[in-house]
Amino acid sequence: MDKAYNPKNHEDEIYKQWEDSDYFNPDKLPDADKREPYSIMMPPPNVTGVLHLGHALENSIMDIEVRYQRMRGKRALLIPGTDHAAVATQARVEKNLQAAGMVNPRAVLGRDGLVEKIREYAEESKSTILNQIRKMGTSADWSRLAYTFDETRSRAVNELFRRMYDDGLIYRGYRVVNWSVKGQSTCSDDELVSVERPAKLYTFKYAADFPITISSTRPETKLGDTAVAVHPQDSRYLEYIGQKFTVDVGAAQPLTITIIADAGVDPEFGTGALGVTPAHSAIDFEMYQKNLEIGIIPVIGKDGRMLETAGTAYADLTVEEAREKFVAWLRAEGLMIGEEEITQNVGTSDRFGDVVEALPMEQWFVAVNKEIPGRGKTLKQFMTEAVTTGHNGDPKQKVTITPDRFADIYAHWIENLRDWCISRQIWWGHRIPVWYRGKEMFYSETMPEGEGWEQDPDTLDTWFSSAAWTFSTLGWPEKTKDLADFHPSNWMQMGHEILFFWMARMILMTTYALDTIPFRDVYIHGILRDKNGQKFSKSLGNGIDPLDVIAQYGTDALRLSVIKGIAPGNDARFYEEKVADARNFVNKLWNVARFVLTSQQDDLTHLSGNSTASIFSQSEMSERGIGAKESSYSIADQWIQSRAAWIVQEVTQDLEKYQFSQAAEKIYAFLWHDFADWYIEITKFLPNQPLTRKILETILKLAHPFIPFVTEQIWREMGYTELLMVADWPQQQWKHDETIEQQFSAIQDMVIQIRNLRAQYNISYQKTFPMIGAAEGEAAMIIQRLGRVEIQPQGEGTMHIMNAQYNFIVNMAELIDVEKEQQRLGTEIADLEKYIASIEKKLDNEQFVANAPAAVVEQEREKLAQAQQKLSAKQDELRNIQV
RNA sequence: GGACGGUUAGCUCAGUUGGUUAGAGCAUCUGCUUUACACGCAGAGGGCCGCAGGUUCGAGUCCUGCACUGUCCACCA
Repeated sequence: MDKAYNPKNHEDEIYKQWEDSDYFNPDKLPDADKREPYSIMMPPPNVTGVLHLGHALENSIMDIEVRYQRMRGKRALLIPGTDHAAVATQARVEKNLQAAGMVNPRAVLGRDGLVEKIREYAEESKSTILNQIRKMGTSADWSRLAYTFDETRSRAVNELFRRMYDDGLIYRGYRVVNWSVKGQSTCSDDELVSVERPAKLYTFKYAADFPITISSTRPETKLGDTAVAVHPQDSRYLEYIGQKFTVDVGAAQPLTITIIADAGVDPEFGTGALGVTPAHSAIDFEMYQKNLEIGIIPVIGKDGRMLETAGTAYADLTVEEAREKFVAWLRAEGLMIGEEEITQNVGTSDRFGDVVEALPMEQWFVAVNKEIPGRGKTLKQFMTEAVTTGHNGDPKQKVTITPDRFADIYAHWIENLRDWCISRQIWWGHRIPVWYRGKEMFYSETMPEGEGWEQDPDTLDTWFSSAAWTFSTLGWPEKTKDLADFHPSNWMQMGHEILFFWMARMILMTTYALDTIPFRDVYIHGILRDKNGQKFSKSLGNGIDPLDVIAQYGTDALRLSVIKGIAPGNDARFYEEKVADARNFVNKLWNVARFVLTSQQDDLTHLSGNSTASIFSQSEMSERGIGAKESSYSIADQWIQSRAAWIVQEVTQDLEKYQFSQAAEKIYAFLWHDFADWYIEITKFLPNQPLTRKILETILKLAHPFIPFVTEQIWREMGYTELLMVADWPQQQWKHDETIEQQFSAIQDMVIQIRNLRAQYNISYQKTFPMIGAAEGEAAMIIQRLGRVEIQPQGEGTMHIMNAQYNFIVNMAELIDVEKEQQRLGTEIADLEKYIASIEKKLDNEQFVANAPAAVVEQEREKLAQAQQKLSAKQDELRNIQV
């Protein structure tokens, strides 16, 4: 074995061995039929490039869980996969093409051409990502690899669409949606990122004779107003409700403004009256739906420019130009009443970055508030039930969220959920399986019979396919064996930022299509930030490539570093020192193993034999009546057994509760501070310990899910031919014994006392234990002196130790050559006194003080103070010796 | 505006139903060529657990208020 563990020499080879063993496939595990199924579906990374540290965290957590379950004897399945990530991928590729000089890729390449380009990019990205997942040591079943856009998954998507369409849950509707001008596509509500920006709030009237004043930050949209809404109890406006006014603001047609009442209007805000623009505001559109007679006039087009309806003066202007012009007109006409600088939140497109425009258009929606035929409930109810009472009120069908506070956040979000807009005007994704011919509309995955059919040009929201992930990966809609065995899945993990995007949609889709929950437990992890607490992002340039970290520190170190020091749901920071610490731990484990494996044949008895004899004679020991009893285990053995028993229990419990960080820290402390620092050191002087190998094996098993490579390698070095990966999780073969631990703790205290004594009297190791030279030898001495004590439950053993402690320290004191020390200190003190006297004499000399430079005098004073301090320290030391 | 976090050693963070003297890693300081490991060994220093109240025999932990900070949500035109 090498002196230091070098991950590069082992990782690739070990991963290959795991893959070759086929054990990643749960069906190939030993006695697979007898095992209880356990499944995790990997959150599929987007095929938009390469993996980042967040993925490293997810992979680590996921793999810890699946490796643990596999060792627990489960038929453990981790399905790997990737996500075609519709908008994100298309946006990325278009950006790349534009950077390469293609101004408008959609126009140049056409639909098929662009889709092909994106497909090429996605395939390349996919293979990069899958390799990275392998590099992370992820024990995923590659034979079940899935992709949201592959054939099986596409079939699932189409089937879901068909069923929901037939059930009337998917409908086509004319609505105001979020439109990204830059991306030329809709965005769902939760794909918006709200950005705060300064704006001007204009207060004005449509016309001089119009009775009500309104306010807006978007005056140009007022060219499409059809109503003014006021609160139904607002006395200022009561008389106008129901009246119609005709105003000419320069639009193509004079506007007919109806005064309507709406309880949603806040009478306290602004003028208490709201200009209603049904076509360019989601709220206004809702008012319009309640008062269809007011009409709707779109004035902004998909290109972000004003339409003809806005009037000849405004048509074709950008909204900004139109606003300027309209504001100028209002001022000129004397209609402008006030202008106020405010800050407002605007929604921007997550993927394209531009401020979205509210536009009315035909889109596809999933109705969340509509009763599902034959089920008596709405999708929203299903989504709520799954995390509260359990699906259909069955507590066994309940999704448990760790940490549980996210359940409340989720429930709150569901309450405010509106119909889900699922159509996108981009080309990369599952195309909507609906065909049109004139006014005919027909559901079909392939072109229907007959002439003149055209498929809907839109594609589906990428989350539509992600929503089916837990069962599409298992072959649904076919009734596969996998589906029967592995669904609902046991566990899912995700970052809190996609709780709504993804978890909510998975619950929606699974409860609807399979009448069951998608997973039993959800573990929410925080996001990794950089050393300064900032998010990792491309624009900040603070990204860290996991592969670089692996190259430098090894995969095990990376895995350990991302999960140590984190708590479920909380963000954590990632920095190099953490990885270095983890690497050190891996190396420590390696060296402990190296010692255990190489020292077995070594005979160290001569060391302990001689040194013991020099201090304690056999007769002396029996004289004091200590250590007469024989046991096959020393107290050190009994102690390490007890510690091991405790650690097995604790780590198991922590893993059951998804306390990964705590489990890792306990293993860390046990290996390093119990096993290596004490037990191993003691065995150097009390050899023939039968336990070292067994304890090491236990540690390897406990640590394997966290640091799979180094543990597997050591396992091989130990001579095992079967893989550690499929070894049994440690059984409880020892007993946790509080009494033993207290007694051993007393020994540890004793050793520390002796160390302190030694430091105080300045005694070297050589002086105390010429044959040993290691502090832990002292502990070995004590243990040996006690003999192999039979520990009494009443604590008799403790008594022995206390006796021994007393006697031992007395013996220590006897070892000190007091006279010699006194002599040495005596001369030192005498010298110091002389030195002090000479300085004092100098300072007493008036001529010196008067004539010498001030700095020199000060220097002398300092010297004197230092010497006096030193003297008093030496005197104290001498006094202590005499005691 | 609403909701939810965070505030514990110089730094980064643990601390599971309230319970001995509040922990870890890193950093700092001291001493070690000690044949498993300097990616190491042995020690040391460093904490009004954000502030103010309350409940309790007992509070880092529970309750109330406040401050600072972060995240998410929201149709104040």
